[in-house]
Amino acid sequence: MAIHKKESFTQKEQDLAAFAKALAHPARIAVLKVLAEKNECICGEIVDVLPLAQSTVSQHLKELKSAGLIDGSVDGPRSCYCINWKAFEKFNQEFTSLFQKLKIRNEKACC
Amino acid sequence: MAIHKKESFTQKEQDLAAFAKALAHPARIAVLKVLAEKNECICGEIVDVLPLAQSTVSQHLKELKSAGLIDGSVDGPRSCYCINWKAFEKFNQEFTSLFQKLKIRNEKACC
DNA sequence: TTCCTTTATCGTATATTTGCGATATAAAAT
DNA sequence: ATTTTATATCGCAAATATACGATAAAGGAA
Repeated sequence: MAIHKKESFTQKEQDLAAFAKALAHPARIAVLKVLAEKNECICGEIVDVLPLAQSTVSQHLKELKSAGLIDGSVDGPRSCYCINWKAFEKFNQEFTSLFQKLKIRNEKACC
Repeated sequence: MAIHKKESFTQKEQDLAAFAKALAHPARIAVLKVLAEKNECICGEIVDVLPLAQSTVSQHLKELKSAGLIDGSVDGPRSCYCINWKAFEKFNQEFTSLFQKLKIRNEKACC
């Protein structure tokens, strides 16, 4: 786009959008599902399950990590990943607080 | 990207990702906030509040609508929009069901 | 050390998103 | 009928995202 306009919005709006963006790809949803089921696992296990190249999975993992959705730690030549439930909780709360309470007030009418 | 891989994932994963994608921009979060506060309002009211051109806001509204997050109806020369709370509820539930219940089970350990 | 395994990063091609101005469309007002 | 108002859509330019193969890096095994 010509000029970045994202900075014009509040930090909360940007944070929420960034979180949603990390979820905005089925591959990353699938990665999170695997991590949720296995509690923790190494990159290779995820590569085995997903229909994507190793480099692509690694890239998705990187994005999830930089968004704070997952944690990762080096385990010898391997990398172990797991979901950062705290971050998830925070997102869920912010998401809910932004819309859910307004919902009750406004559920009555719609155009 | 070279080839579309999104189709390789489950419908639920794709739906959830599509929903998240609609939320994945601060401008759209801001639009939803305005709609939640005012319950319903016309395009122009949103344009007045956001730091974006009319055409850009209209495009964001279109994306939100096609994602099912908002409803819109023509009112004379105006267009009235409001949040589709039902869709929100569905997303929130799917999101929660996918991760929240696994959370309790797995909160114990992480790498 | 040399090889093997595992993962991250680079380079590249293509697709999608974002934003704006300009223009079309459509109803209301004059 | 013409003008005004409100919104949607088109066309473009630039930024991002997506995917892959190739390669680098780093630890473990031989």
